[in-house]
Amino acid sequence: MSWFILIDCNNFYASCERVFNPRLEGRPLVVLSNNDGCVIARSQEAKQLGIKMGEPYFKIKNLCGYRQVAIYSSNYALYGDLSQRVMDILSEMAPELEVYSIDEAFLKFPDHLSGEQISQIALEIQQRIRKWVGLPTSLGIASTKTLAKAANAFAKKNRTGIFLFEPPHLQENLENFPIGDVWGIGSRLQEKLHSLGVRTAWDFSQKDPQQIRRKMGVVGERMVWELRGVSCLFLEAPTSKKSIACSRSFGKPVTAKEELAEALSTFTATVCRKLRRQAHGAQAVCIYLEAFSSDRLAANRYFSTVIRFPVATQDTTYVIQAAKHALENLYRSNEVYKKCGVILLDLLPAQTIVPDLFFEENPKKMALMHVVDSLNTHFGKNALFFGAMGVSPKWKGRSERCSNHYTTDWNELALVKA
DNA sequence: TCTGGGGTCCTAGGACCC
DNA sequence: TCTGGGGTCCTAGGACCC
Repeated sequence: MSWFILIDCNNFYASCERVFNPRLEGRPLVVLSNNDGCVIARSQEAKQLGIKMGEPYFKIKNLCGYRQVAIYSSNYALYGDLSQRVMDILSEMAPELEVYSIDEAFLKFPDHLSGEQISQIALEIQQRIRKWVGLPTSLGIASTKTLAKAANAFAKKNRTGIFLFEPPHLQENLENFPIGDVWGIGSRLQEKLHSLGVRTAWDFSQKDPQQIRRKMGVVGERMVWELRGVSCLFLEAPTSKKSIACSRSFGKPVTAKEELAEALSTFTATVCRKLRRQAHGAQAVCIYLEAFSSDRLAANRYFSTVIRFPVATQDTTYVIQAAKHALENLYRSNEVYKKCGVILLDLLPAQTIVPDLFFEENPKKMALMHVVDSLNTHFGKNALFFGAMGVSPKWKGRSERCSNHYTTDWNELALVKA
C-alpha cells in the first residue's frame, strides 16, 4: 500500500494568464480554443457567470461584453512552459511522479507516513508551487489513483484545496460522489451503470467485481477494486507517443488546393519536428481533409488516406512530398474545406529502423533536419522553414487575443517598467 | 447426418481522458 | 462564417498458422 496524491492546477490556462497579469485577479476570465472557437478554460468567476466548458464564443460574446470578462486566445507556449516548471518542482518533492497531463500529476509516497504527515507534505507542495510559479493547486490524497482523483474533486471545494480520504469516512465521501464523476466513467458508462441502479461511487464499489467484469470488461473491474481502496493502477513511466498528430480548423473556408498544400506542409513540419525530438521514425502518415456539407444539417464530409513508407522516416521533406501527393488524390475543386490534418503512424525507435535495400536514404537529409531543428530551437519556432509552408498563410486560424510568450520569447518578456 | 484445439496478429470500433 | 485538438486502452471478430 502507498499514498497517492493527485495534484492539479486550478483552472490551469486561466490561472496561467493571471501569473503575468495580476490585474486579472478576481475578474472573470476565459481562454478560447485554437481559432478562437470555443471556451476551453474559465476562471472561477467566469464559471459563476454560467459560462460552460466548450461553449462557442459567439454565444457568450455579449455576456462577456457587459460582464467585463477578460478573453484570451490560447497561448500554449506559455502554458507548456509553466507546466514544465510545476513538474520540475514536483519531481524534486516526490519520490515518484507521473505527469498525467499538462496540468495534473500523480505522486506516490510510502505508506508508513501518517495521514497527518502526508497532509503536511501536500501543503508544502501547494505552497511552493504558489510561491515559485504563482499557480493555485488542489491536491487529493488517497490509497489508490482512482480515489485520489475523487479526493481531488473534494479538494477543489475545500477551503484549503487539500483533501484526504480516510477509511473511516470513505463510505460517507463516496456516497456523495456521483458515479458519472468517477475517473474513467464517461457518459456511456454512466448511462449503463444508472440502468444497473448505480448512482454513486459507493454503489459501484459495492458491486460484485466478477459481474462488473462481464458487463464492463477488465477496466470496470479495476475501477471497483480501486474504489474499495485496493490499488490496481500504478504510476506509469513516460512513454514515447504511438502517433503524433497536428490539425487545425481554418480561419476562413478554404477552396484552393495551394492553401491546403501549405497548411498540410506546415502541420507536417510540426509533427516531424516532434517525431525527431522523441527520436522515432514514422512508417506511415495519414492525411485528412474535412469539408463543409452543402446541406446545413448533414454531417461534414471527411476525406482521408494513409500512405505507407518503404522505410520509417524522420525526413520532413519526404513526408511533405507524400502529403502533397495524397492531396492530389483527395482534393475536389467543388468542396469547401474547413480543416485539415496530418497524423504520423506506426512509430519506431530510430535505432531499430531497418534500411531497405531498394530505398536509398540521403544522409545529407538527416543532417539538414538536425540543422533546421537546432536553429529553430535557438532562434524561434519558424526561424527556418520549408518553402512548401508558404510565406503569408491565408488559412491560419484566428488568434486575436493572445497574451505574450512571456517565458519563451526574448521580445515578449514581462515588462516591469516602461 | 457430417470435421479439434490452441494460438497470434491485425483492424475497426467503442469508450475514455485532458 | 459562426463550436478544438491530441491522445490512450480494450474488445470482438476475422484471417491465418500449426
